[in-house]
Amino acid sequence: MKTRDKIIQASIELFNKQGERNVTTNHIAAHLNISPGNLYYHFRNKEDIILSIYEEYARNLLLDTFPKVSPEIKPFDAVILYMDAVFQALMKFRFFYVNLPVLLAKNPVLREKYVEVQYTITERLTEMLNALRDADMMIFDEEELPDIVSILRLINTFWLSFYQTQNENAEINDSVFYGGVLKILVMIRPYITDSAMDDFLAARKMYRERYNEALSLA
Amino acid sequence: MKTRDKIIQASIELFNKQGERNVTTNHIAAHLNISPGNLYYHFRNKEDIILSIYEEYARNLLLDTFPKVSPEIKPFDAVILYMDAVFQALMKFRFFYVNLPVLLAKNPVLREKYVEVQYTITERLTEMLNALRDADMMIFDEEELPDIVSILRLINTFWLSFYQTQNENAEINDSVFYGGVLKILVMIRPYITDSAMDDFLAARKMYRERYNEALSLA
DNA sequence: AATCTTTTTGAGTAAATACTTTAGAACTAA
DNA sequence: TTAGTTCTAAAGTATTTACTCAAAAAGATT
Repeated sequence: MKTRDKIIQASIELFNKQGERNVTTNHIAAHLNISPGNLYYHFRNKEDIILSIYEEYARNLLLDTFPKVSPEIKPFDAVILYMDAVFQALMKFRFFYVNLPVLLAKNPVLREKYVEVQYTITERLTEMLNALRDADMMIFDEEELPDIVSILRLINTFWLSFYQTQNENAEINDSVFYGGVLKILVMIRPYITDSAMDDFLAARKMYRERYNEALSLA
Repeated sequence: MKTRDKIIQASIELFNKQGERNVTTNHIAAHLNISPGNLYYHFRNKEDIILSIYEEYARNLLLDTFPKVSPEIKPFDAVILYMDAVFQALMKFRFFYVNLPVLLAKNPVLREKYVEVQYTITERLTEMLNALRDADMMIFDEEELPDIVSILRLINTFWLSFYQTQNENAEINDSVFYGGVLKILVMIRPYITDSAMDDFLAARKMYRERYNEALSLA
């Protein structure tokens, strides 16, 4: 692996474990047994590392794995895939989401890229819910849709932060992931039509089982 | 005003304006034209200041203004009062909520007090929703209630953070507050019974008007 | 082998930061 | 008035932190 990539991987690891604030460029270099000068040969500064992490990894994870609405994919599966993509990014780059407002305030370029991704997510999520409505699986007022999408994004974005405020040094494992998915399901349940309710309850049952399983393994 | 109080007030102001991370004890002292030594006479360190802000101000704002369920207060008004208390605290101590996971991770005593307050809020909010259900104004599965309460707290806690990630250097005014209230109303609408829907829609209408008014003033 | 380019080292620095210490001023109560 | 207590100033210091730079090592090209 190239030094540049090693720096990025080590940074993600250390940031997640110790918090971005507590990890200095010198720490990262020491962790990799390279010199600070070497690190600064590859990155202009610490912000540049964070920006690169988002730009080269998180951004792509979010956008590429996002399911497109298409005839081949059933609407409900699309939602499942969506949750997978979002929560996966959330777990892998948790240092980022746990400190989101501070990091974005400090780095306008990062904010710009973040807002751009969020805009795309909003669009795709809206398409997705509209597809579910067209398939008579969900029902909601047209005027409510933007707010529902907003709340779903809010839950996604801050689920891990919320979890961490409640649970002291709790290990981050799959149960946290499934716990987040279950919250999303609670949120959308009232909008599920009778005809789709069986499908919905089956999906919820599956995630509850996975949640309990992950809990017992931890 | 005593020096100790001046330090607390100035800290709240500077933390909110510039972010806790960017405000040092020396900055606070300089802002007040006192010496660093003076500041350290009143507080052991910066964490001690943050802890005192939460303990002496935010905590009490949250707990004291929280409406108790009582025969004199109509259930729906209780929810309105609840939202007022929570969002008011959110605005006044926004530096705290915008950086919540990091601050709590760094300071276990703070976390303990925070979790304690959250526990009380969960209890009161549960009482409140139960009262609304008993008054036939809301309907929900008993098993769903804890999750609904959780999501409401999540929206409350991170509404401002979410807002800030979306809107660059946007001024924090009343429209942000009302925007948060409206999100809460979207969240609970599906659980409102037919008999209470008129009351609910009237409340929503009022908050929408206030929201638009605050927006046009900004 | 010689030359050029890329990568890496490691010692080093300037600035920032959290915090200390000593001494004296101001207030308080007998 | 005096003795005790509380408060404040001023001048620090030890550490951390982000970042630099000259020179050497490693790699590529001809």
